[in-house]
Amino acid sequence: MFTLSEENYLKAIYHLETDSKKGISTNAIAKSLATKASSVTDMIKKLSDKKVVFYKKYQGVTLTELGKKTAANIVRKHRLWEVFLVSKLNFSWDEVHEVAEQLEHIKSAKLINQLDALLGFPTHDPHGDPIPDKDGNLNKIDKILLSTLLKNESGICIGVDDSSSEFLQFLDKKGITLGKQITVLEKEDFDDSLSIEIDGKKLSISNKIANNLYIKKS
Amino acid sequence: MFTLSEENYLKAIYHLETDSKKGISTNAIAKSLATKASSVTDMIKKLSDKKVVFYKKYQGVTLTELGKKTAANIVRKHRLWEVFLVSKLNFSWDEVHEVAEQLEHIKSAKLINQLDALLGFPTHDPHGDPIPDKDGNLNKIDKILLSTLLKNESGICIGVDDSSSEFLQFLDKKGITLGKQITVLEKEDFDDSLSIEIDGKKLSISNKIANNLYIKKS
DNA sequence: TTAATATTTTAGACAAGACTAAAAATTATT
DNA sequence: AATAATTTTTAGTCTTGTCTAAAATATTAA
Repeated sequence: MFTLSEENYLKAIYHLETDSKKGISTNAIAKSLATKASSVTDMIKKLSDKKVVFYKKYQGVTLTELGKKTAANIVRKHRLWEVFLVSKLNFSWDEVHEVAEQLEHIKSAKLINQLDALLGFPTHDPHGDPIPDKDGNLNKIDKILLSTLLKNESGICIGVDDSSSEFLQFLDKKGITLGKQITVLEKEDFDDSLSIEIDGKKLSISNKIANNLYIKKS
Repeated sequence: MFTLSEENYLKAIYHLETDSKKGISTNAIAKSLATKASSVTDMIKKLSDKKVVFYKKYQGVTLTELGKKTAANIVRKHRLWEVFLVSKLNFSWDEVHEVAEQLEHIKSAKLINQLDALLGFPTHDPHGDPIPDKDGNLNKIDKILLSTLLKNESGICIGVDDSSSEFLQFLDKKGITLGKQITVLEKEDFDDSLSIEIDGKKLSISNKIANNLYIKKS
């Protein structure tokens, strides 16, 4: 069993590992958790004792298999709760993170499995990030930007890049929400704007918008 | 803002106050939280500094209005989460407590209000306990006078209306105390007196007594 | 009204987690 | 390679919440 602090460290290291592949530096962890390098050193020792990280002085940190699984499970919980907040409790995409940061630490396997079922076993959270499965494996079906879809291709809206409330409100106004099917009717060469179909209606979308919307091909 | 520990102390005092009305002893709190009296003394000082309890050395503790509201809000969250677990996630009534103990500490007003709406604004949790409203007020409907019980109905003694010491001493002498199960065997029409069973013994009770004893139907 | 008993508070200690300042190790620069 | 700059670790301190043991206060009994 892990303390709240330990869980937050594991999650931070997990995220840092996904975009660096090398051992993670004490400083990088400190920065990502808004704490001090000395505090990180202290905690790393505890995590090492618990066999969730490999640690050698001055070398940087790597998650063990157990560590990866543990961290992925926290991320899984975080992202499932985000889906819950948006799809069941009418939270907007930019309000969910703070609350999910708390909910991710609730301990109950049954709770999470039942939540998963209630939500229809979602594969992505409202920001388009994939939800790890029970064993910590990530669904490799990558999210792509709407702007990379070709003419006549279609996909399902799974998230946003820019999650400012102006952008989200704009999407709401246009009727573009999570799970909606989008088909590209035309791509204009001169300004890279798109003509799309959503809910049977035709819409014109600027390139800026298309570069901020994540799609899962269908 | 309150720490997890502070919230648990507030909740414990809140529950103890509902069935004792007097100042709560350090020992009673320690017992209910499975901790030591000295730890309670320490925490009570902090809670007193934060204006949620009245505290005088060796006197016992009482919640302030602020303290009551804060505690009621935690209880509200606990009971709403219990309803959620049973009605949306197929938990059985005896599995919910442990998880609700964690969920009750999540901080987000919107979360709780939306959850309340999702559940259809329930008034009672799966154990039949009333859910405090947003202002911390309890629905008191389930507390009834012994005189309103019908023949062969039974309930648990939860309090008195007249709390004069003569009355309380009278009750003590008769063996009628908080928590005792009472069954109505007969109701006499001519003087509205009752024949009741308590602890396997048969007792005769005047209407005056029956009008001053609060019962929770069971 | 003392003496015995029970309760409550104080005093001192400890573990978790974090911080500052200084030392040690590594990396970069000349 | 030697020095400078950076990163990481150590050492010592602080806060929160807890504990044990002892002292202070209240309550009960003789």
